[in-house]
Amino acid sequence: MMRRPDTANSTAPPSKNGVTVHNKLRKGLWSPEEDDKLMTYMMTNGQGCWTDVARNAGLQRCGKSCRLRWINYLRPDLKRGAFSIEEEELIIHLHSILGNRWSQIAARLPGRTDNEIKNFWNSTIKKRLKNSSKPSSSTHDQAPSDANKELLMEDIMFMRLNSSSSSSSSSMQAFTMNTNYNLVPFPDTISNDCFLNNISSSLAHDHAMYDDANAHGIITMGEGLMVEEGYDHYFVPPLESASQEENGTNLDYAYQNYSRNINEINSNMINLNVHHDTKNIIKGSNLVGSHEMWEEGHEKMKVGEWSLEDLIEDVSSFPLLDFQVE
DNA sequence: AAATCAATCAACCGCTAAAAT
DNA sequence: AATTTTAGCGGTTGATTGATT
Repeated sequence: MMRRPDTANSTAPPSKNGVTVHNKLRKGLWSPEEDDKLMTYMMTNGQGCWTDVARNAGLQRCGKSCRLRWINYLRPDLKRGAFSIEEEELIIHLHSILGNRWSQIAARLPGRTDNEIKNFWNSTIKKRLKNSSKPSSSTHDQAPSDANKELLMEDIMFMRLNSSSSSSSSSMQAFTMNTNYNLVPFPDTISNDCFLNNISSSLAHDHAMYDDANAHGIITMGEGLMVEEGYDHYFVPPLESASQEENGTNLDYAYQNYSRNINEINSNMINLNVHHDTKNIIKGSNLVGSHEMWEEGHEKMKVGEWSLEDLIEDVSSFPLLDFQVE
């Protein structure tokens, strides 16, 4: 399914339909070399002006293209692989309320991009909902029911509490699980130099450590990849499978591993009892802390009183939704 | 075996809003 | 205050690939 990048190397002039274009910027699929350049640049310099990134990273790309590539593919906190059932349900719920506001929906699905959610919707969900004789939740110009809003809230909380690519705020830590695994809080912004440098320096050890850990079958908090300094500790558990298809540079490989590990934490979280415990906490309306903090600035509205506008406006202020890149 | 169709999804485009100059 | 630049969004395209004829 992967399209092959332009066969020309990264310094060659761009072409479309075999016709050379007369500006010097490349378009189309990204080559592994270009990915390397962008990744390396982002890891060492962090996020800045995208036209500067394009220029300084030695890429014959416009800033817009670099931004897109980073956001949708290279970002280390991205989930990969198919959407889970939970995610799918949440997408449907959110779409019933938010409509085609893909970025708003993505903001509530940690590690997922607006683009992939949009693609997923257009290629899969839309069709499925169409076939099922219940178009109710698929039309966005319809007012959501109170029940839907309740479900939405519940799902949002659930997803957040089970998310690893989340905030480093202490409110999340309160829900850390009592297992060998710990949450891996991401810093508030991935542009943070410290964080990127830490990751960078750790990547070299990444591969070997996981192979070793997998060989032993078990890993505890004392093993695996630890990233510290400046933030809490970030623990990256072992890969569940060492099946690494395709080649790629070491950088690619390490980063893929990193992303995959993040995903594994997510699935680990779900595999534990967290799922039900968390839901019970929420259902018992005993959820304090973040939720109430959030309500403070919002005149303590009841769920049934939420409006679409509230939902949209509050994305950035919702305390459990702060994983978004600033 | 070849041609056609359909699905997927990475990347583009045009636009708007926000930020910078 | 006006203009330019940048970031971000959603719609759309089209290359690739797998399924079907």
